[in-house]
This record gives sequence, structure tokens and C-alpha cells, in this order.
Amino acid sequence: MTVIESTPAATRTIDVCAAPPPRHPRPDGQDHYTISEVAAWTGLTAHTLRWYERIGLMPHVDRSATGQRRFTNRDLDWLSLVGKLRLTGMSVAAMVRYAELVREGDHTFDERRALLEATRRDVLARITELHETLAVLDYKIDFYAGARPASERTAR
Amino acid sequence: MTVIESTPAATRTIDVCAAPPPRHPRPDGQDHYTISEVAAWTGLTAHTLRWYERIGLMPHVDRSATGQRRFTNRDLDWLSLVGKLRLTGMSVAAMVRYAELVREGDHTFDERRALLEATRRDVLARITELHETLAVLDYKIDFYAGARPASERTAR
DNA sequence: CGCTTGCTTCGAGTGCGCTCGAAGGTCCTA
DNA sequence: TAGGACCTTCGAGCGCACTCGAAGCAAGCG
Repeated sequence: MTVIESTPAATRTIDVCAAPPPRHPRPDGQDHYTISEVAAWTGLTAHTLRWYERIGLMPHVDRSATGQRRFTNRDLDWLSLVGKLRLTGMSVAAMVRYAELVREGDHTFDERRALLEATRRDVLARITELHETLAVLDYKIDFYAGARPASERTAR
Repeated sequence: MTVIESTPAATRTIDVCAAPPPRHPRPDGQDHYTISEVAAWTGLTAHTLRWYERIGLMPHVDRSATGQRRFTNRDLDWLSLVGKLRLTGMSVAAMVRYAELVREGDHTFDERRALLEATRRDVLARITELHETLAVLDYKIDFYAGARPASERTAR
């Protein structure tokens, strides 16, 4: 059992632009990662990575001559995308759908774009909700900051 | 990242709710709702409302002379808060903890504030994550919008 | 009077997203 | 030759947040 690398993938700093994919441990050309390397890098378990592949959440994973998975930088990028989409609350099923579209080839570009745009709308809605929640939170924090314990009224 | 600068106004109106107080179906004084009214209003089921109470997620619910629940505007506000906190991903356990603090009385003000501030930080972090995701999404949408189906590069 | 709505307790089921273990195998390196 | 990392399939388990039904009873209304 490999000890899990304690530095999570999230430690990749700055690189605000999502455009260029996050830095990779190895440059393109030498990007052949074993499952445990990917597990360390992503924070997922090998079990989960295999599960992702099994349910169709990985577009494709290369194999070595002896049948072992060889992940590439592209797979890392995909996993990073999946991680982000997960954070938006997107269901695994929807991500699998997207992966299917990728596998199906270029003629699904429009559908992919539509799916991403729908997701984008969801994310925006979510951000709006969170801002509303933030307003409530701020209001309450303000209340608690300003109130003396023996306040005349009880707050919830 | 746009963070709403919330100036909760020095309006020491001391009530539970956020700046825009959610309209109540009935004014204070006539606010006695049955469980099914609350279910209709919140979208939760009566089952779930009873469950909330059972696990300690409602600070307190009044009863009629015959033992039926009589929810008040305050309860509605509380449920609205719970709904918002749920959206932030806060666990039920954490919300129960907050409800406990409320039940314990005024001497828990500081702890409540601390809990809310921690939640606030979580929400901000979440918003940041979502903005990052948005950037990725925009990048990809852009790619799909600009690419012709027979593009020379394959996108995931 | 009957119907609806509510109450209680109990306990089982659901869907999601993992998470893990076992069994039995291959391959590589020290 | 031993150990470890990997492979496969199968299937069970888990934590969360509900979700539902059933049984049996009380109250309110039209």
C-alpha cells in the first residue's frame, strides 16, 4: 500500500487561467503515470480511478504492453476537469454523458457545448445562491458582533 | 472573483432574517402554520419537517393545545436559513450544532458567531472554486464555439 | 358521522458516490 | 526467489440526507 502523498493537487498555485491546463508532473512525451502516481496526484484512490473508468467517466486510458494503466497528462487534465465539475454539484451521470460525447467524436461538438453551457448556467445560479447566503451570514455575524450576551431579544 | 461587499446596514432591527426579510404568508401575530402549510411553503415534506425536529434541527416548535405543531414566522425564517446553509454544503450535523447553540441561550453568542464566520469562509472558498470552474467552462465553451467539427485538435 | 389532518413510534428503503476487501492472477525489480 | 505493484471480477458496505409506509390513535370540520 502506497502512502498517500500529502500535498494535494490543489496546491497548484496561481495559474488563474484555466486555459492552459495546470502544470503537469512530467512534460508531454514523458507523461506515463501509473495508477498510484495518479492517485497521489489527484487525491483519489486507485479503486476510485478504476471505478471512474469502469463507469465510463474516463474517455480512454492507455495500457502498457502488460496491461497496466498508463495515464497521460491529458488524463490528468480530464481528472482535473472532473474534479471541478464535481464541485459544481454536477452528477456523475452527467459527467459520464459528457465523456460519452467525447468518445463519440467530433460530431458531438455542438452537444458538448450545449452541455457545458447548461452547466455554466448552473454554476452561475449556484454562485448567486451563495452570494445570497453570504448576505444572510454577514447580517447574522454583524448581529452577533454587535449584540451583548444579555440582549433584549433572542436571535436565531 | 466578485465578492459582494455586504454592508448589512446598521439597522439594528434585530431580527433573524437577512436584509430583505422574506415575506411571510401571514403577519406576525397571526403566524400559526400547520405542518402541511409549512410543507407547502418550504417544499419540504411533513415527514422531513418532523425529522428535522427529531434530530434537533429546529430550535423549538410550538404546539397547539391538542399537541399539533404550530409553526411561526420565526420557524419559517429558520427553515429558510437552513435551506440556504444546505446549499453551501454545510452538513446537517453542523446545522444541528448551531441549533443547539441557539437552544443553549445567549451565552453561546460568541460560539455562534465563530461558527457562522467559519461557514462564511467556506462559502467564500466555494465561490472561488466555482469561479475557477467557470473559467474552465468558458475556455471550453469558447473552444467548441470556435472550432469547426473537423478541427485539427481533439478536445475533451 | 365520516373524512381529513394531524399525532406518535418504528423501521425499512433509496440514491448517490464512493470505498473496500477478497480471490486469484501477471509482471518487474532487488 | 521474494516482494510489491499492478491487473481482473465480484460483491458488500458506508455515510449522508432524506423518504416513505404502516400502525394506531386523537382532534377538527362540514
